[in-house]
Amino acid sequence: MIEDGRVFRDDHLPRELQHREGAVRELSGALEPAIRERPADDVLVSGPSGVGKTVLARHTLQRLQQHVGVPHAHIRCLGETRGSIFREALRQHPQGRDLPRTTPVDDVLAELRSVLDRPFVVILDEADDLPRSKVLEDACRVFGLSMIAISHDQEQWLAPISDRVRRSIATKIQLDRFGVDELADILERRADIGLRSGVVSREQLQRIADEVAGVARAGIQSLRAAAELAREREHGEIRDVDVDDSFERARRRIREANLRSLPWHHQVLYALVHEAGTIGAGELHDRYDQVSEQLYEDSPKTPIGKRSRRNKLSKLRDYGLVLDEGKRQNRKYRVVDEAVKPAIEMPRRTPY
DNA sequence: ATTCCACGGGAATCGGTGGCAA
DNA sequence: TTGCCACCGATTCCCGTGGAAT
Repeated sequence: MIEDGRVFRDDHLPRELQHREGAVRELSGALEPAIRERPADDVLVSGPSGVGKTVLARHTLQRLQQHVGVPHAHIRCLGETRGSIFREALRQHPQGRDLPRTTPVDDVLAELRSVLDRPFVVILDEADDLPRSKVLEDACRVFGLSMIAISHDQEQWLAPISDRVRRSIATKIQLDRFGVDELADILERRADIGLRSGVVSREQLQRIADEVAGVARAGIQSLRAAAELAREREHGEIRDVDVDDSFERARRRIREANLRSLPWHHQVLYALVHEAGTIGAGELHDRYDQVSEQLYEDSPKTPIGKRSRRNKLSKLRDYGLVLDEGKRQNRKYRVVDEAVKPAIEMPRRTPY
């Protein structure tokens, strides 16, 4: 059924970006100085999750690369700090190297300056909660370094940034969800390459595109899930029932990957919320205190305080794993999908 | 009206580690 | 090698805010 699984991977780069021609042109224009050894413009790419912001940046850089090599780095900023971002940029630079995390940030910037003999483009992916005013100001101090920042909300992202730095972001590109026909075109292309021919109909692709509301990542994962389900069920081709069941599997897979990427404390809190079903903040803290001693005893980590737990919980929310409803004392936490199992096992509740 | 308390921003503090001088 | 310092990043501490409970 699946002949080439690569086209369903999140990091797959299609040779041509369908229905994004305008955005590719605009971004190319902003980066174009780099092929003439001039610093490129800074760019902000915004839009909802899964509509191809990262793919746009990588694809455009790759196209530019065909003319003349433009060194670039790709950094996922979620949870990163000012220092870690510039160290990572340096690490990914062709002449760069690893610096220890105790290196003063100013030294990292100095090293970047000394290494950059030509333009260097850094994709700041998932840059929503980046310490952005600092990072951008630092970046402005490195001649030849330019940024493609990727965020969900353009206005919100720009809000805390000083006018001076804001002016350096000359290009702002807004991507929106694809139309149903547009996304169906994209899925059709993936099916042509990735699936045995004729196993999925245009109507089914439209159905997927519609169900995921034009979010390409979700559509592509659903198509893949539908193909897997068809194979498991020994259907010769994808049937409508496989499509029906594909969405849940695709969503769950994205969430499971998110959960796995988080560190230990987050796993503990997720497990607690998962165990409870729905739980108020006070009760959650009590339960944490109950289980923490046992849970952390053969871990090098120590239990964290309430304030840190709140930070972890809001990260779980950002990752689409936990919902918080209600305000203040009325707040209730619950997991988005019960079927996404926690990675760690809870000690049994102590009997009363 | 008053008290309670979770939230979340920001400052202070702590622990770990590389670099350096002795 | 050892001891100290500078620094980062993680966590805690502090506190203003505002909705809920009394």
